[in-house]
Amino acid sequence: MAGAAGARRSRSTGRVTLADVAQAAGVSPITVSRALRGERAVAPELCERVRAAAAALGYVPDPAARALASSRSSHVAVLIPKLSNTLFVDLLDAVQNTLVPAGYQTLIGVTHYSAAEEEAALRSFLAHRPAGLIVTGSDRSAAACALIDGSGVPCVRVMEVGREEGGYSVGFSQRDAGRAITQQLLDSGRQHIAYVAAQLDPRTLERGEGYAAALAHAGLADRTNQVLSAEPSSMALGGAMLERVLLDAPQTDAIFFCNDDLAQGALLAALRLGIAVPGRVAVAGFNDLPGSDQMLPPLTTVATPRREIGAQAAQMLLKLMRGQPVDAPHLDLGFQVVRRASA
Amino acid sequence: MAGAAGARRSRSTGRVTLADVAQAAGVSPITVSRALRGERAVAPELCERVRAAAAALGYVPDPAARALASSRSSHVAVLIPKLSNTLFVDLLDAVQNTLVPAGYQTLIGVTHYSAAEEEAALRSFLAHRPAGLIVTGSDRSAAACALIDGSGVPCVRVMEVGREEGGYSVGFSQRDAGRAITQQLLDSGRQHIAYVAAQLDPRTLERGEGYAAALAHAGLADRTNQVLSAEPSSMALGGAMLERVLLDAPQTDAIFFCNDDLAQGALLAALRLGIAVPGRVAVAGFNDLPGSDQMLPPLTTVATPRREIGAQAAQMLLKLMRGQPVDAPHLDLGFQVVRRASA
DNA sequence: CTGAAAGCGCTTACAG
DNA sequence: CTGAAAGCGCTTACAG
Repeated sequence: MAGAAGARRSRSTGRVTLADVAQAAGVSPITVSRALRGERAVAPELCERVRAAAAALGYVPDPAARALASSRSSHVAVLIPKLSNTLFVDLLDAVQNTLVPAGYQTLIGVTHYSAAEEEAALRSFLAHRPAGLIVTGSDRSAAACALIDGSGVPCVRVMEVGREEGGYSVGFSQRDAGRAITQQLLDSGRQHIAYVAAQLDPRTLERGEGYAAALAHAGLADRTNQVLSAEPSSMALGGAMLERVLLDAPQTDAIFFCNDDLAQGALLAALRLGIAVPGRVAVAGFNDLPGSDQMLPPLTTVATPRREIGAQAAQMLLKLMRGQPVDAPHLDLGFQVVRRASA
Repeated sequence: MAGAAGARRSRSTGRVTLADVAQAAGVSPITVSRALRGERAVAPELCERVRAAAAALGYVPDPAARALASSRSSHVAVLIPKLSNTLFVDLLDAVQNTLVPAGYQTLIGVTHYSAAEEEAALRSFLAHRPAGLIVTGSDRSAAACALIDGSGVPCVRVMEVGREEGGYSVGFSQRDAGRAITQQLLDSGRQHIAYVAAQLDPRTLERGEGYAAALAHAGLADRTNQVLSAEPSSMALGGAMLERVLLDAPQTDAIFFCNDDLAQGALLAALRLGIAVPGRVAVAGFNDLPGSDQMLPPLTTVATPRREIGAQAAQMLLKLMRGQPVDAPHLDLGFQVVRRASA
């Protein structure tokens, strides 16, 4: 006797449901579901009626209900090592730009370069039944790999090209890139080239291998000088490492830094200390980050296609999630040596 | 006759469910649900048994089922203008760091400083029934506000303190900060101070108001010189704007840039052009971004508490989502003028 | 090409 | 403090 009808036991959320659209269009809910998803053939005329009704009512499918019924959400989990590196933020941005218009939502997991954190993130994300997965690099614990494989969730690895590991990957050869920039230094007449790296992830190490290979190829294997620091990368650290290298190995006439932030810091430190670049020492970086072209002198570096990697990986994942064939499971997007005045 | 039992009509996903835990613990599913969520009183002994069973079975609650049943997901949508600004990435990182351990997932929406994009993002996110919302700034379309209010989803605004707008906010006074750094310039004896800004969002404009107020207070209202560009902020633009200002208004002896990237670019351009800083012109920035302390000379700027803003906003949202009282709905976290050698 | 039934895995709203 | 029933809003698996 409380008033209008339907006021008992109602858990209704007030939202427009599939059933509402079905009623308005004069068809069954399943038909609405199929028409709206474009799944299976629905008579064109019905299709039209359903779309019109959905639009008129302002129907928005409930992702939770859809996920529960289909046991697959509209989420794509993206695992990156850090948010403080422009590289990964650019990658993420590009991924989002192609996934969001396709109706997917991105879930970000930051792993801090830790295998344990990656595993934990994977475990938690997989519980959300993501439709897809994008992970950084090819190096991960066996447990993490098992988690991914066992889940059956399509996964694309980014930044490196991992043909050997199977699966799907989009990136470029870190080794070749390291080799190319070192070769550039050699070509400009440098003989005592050091490789300075921080935040020793596998990609950093691979660039070091490329560096060593270039020296070996030039018959300078005995002059290899890799200065590695496990500290996080920063401009301040770059400056400090420049000083250290020139102190420990004064004959050094060129330094290849594993990342532009280190190189930018080194350039600024050189300016402060009155060390001529490239006169006394040539400086090269990696990634072509914002600001590298503004340095004094402008920084010679390797431009990496992180945005395109993100876009292509997302595109590949889209195909996998839709069950469409992927013609090339491993995409090598290359890199570009950008010669500026610092080397 | 196909073999083992239970092979018909099964849509089972193989995952461990609440029912499995209930059976193992010898209680009803609702009791498990309550014990695990800590909702309502459950006998301590039962609670323990349930926890043990859940752990033994490796039970992970299904977020989709939970969202559908409770009409509230474990997602928090965060709307920021851009991913290319370190400021917002730091904010995001801090938000994630406090929300993820609390069991929430962050959904990122990038609005590109566009009211229309913000509205669209809001519409799409709200369909996901987020548990909470974090949005940047207090300026948004009436439609966007209506969307937020109408949804009933708890929302915290960040970066500015918006007591007037009601609701909840965490940030600092952009106006006061602009005023403080300008005062710093005045105190060091500068008389012809320009304010140079790009990417004219409301906060940038507020800083400009603070700048104007400081000049007015010093009796220099007639020397106000605001040079505004709607272009996106960048180091290169900062260099170009420095040149333009010194050309158009040669008497200028100090420039307050609305963001450190512009200021850093200006500093580098000054070095390139042989313009003495602070001798010929003092330079100040805003935000204290990475690299500002490495510049030549190091950049005087305003350190903004973006990480703490993110953390506190997340904390506040956590309370709102749990229905707990929030003692201070508007948190002013302040800022700090960092005096270095450029001004 | 269309539909009636059942179910996805939880929580709400009532009882006791 | 505990539970049996119903329901959240979709899609799957069968039929026709």
